Amino acid sequence: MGAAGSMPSPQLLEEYSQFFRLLSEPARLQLLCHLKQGPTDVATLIEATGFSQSHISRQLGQLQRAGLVRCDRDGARTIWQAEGDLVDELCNLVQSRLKQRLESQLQQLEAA
Amino acid sequence: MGAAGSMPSPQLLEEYSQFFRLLSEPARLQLLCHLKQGPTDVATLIEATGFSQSHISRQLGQLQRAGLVRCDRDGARTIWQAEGDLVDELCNLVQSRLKQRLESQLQQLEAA
DNA sequence: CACTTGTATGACTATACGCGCATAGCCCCA
DNA sequence: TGGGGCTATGCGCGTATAGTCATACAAGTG
Repeated sequence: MGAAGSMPSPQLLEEYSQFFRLLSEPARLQLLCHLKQGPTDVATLIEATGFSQSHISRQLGQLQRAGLVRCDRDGARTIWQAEGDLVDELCNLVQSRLKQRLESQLQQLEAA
Repeated sequence: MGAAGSMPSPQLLEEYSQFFRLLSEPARLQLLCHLKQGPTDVATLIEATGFSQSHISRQLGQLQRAGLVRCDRDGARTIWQAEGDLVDELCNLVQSRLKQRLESQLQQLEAA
């Protein structure tokens, strides 16, 4: 998505959207945030989030296929951890945008 | 979503996810890309994308509420344009990640 | 080998949402 | 002021997917 003049191919748009779709679910973002605190086992995630075991398993599976988390087996347990900090960077960008928008809305109220 | 130790509030997670959901639809990304080329009227968007007028109207409405596009009226026509380059930055980050993953997969194939 | 614990998955429901069609609202112009 | 293009919206359909329950599977333990 260059400055101006290069339309991404439909395939690339599809890949972008699939990636963003992963982050479009609060449950997955929440899991990612927990894993960002450090490697965690599933029981802890269940307790922290209140989600069912099967739900967590599915969501982690999706995140794993996208390469956002990885898991190491500790016997029967599975220890999950976040991989890379792409999501942090994305969230930070979005956060700054949200902040910026609220500030401008605030100014508009003050000006009125 | 700081380095390690600060869990975002549920509300913030919800806002993040809502924002990412906007970008999780190829149609919306496509419209954003077109508008990045410069201000465009709806007829042009219809011709360029093949979407129905109602569909385009709805998607642009969502993008507008998020502050990603704005519109100026030219009589009865509406001229739309992208606002800010947040989406570019996000896509660039994702693209570099996708590239990186493909490269590592490639290396793994070569090593086998 | 049973038995317990921990994880992944098939079947299912409910809900959200992408789309298009038809139409109502809006704005300009003769 | 009525008529014709442009845009927004109510409605319906189909599909995708979040979330749960039950269950199969893996792995350690007596």
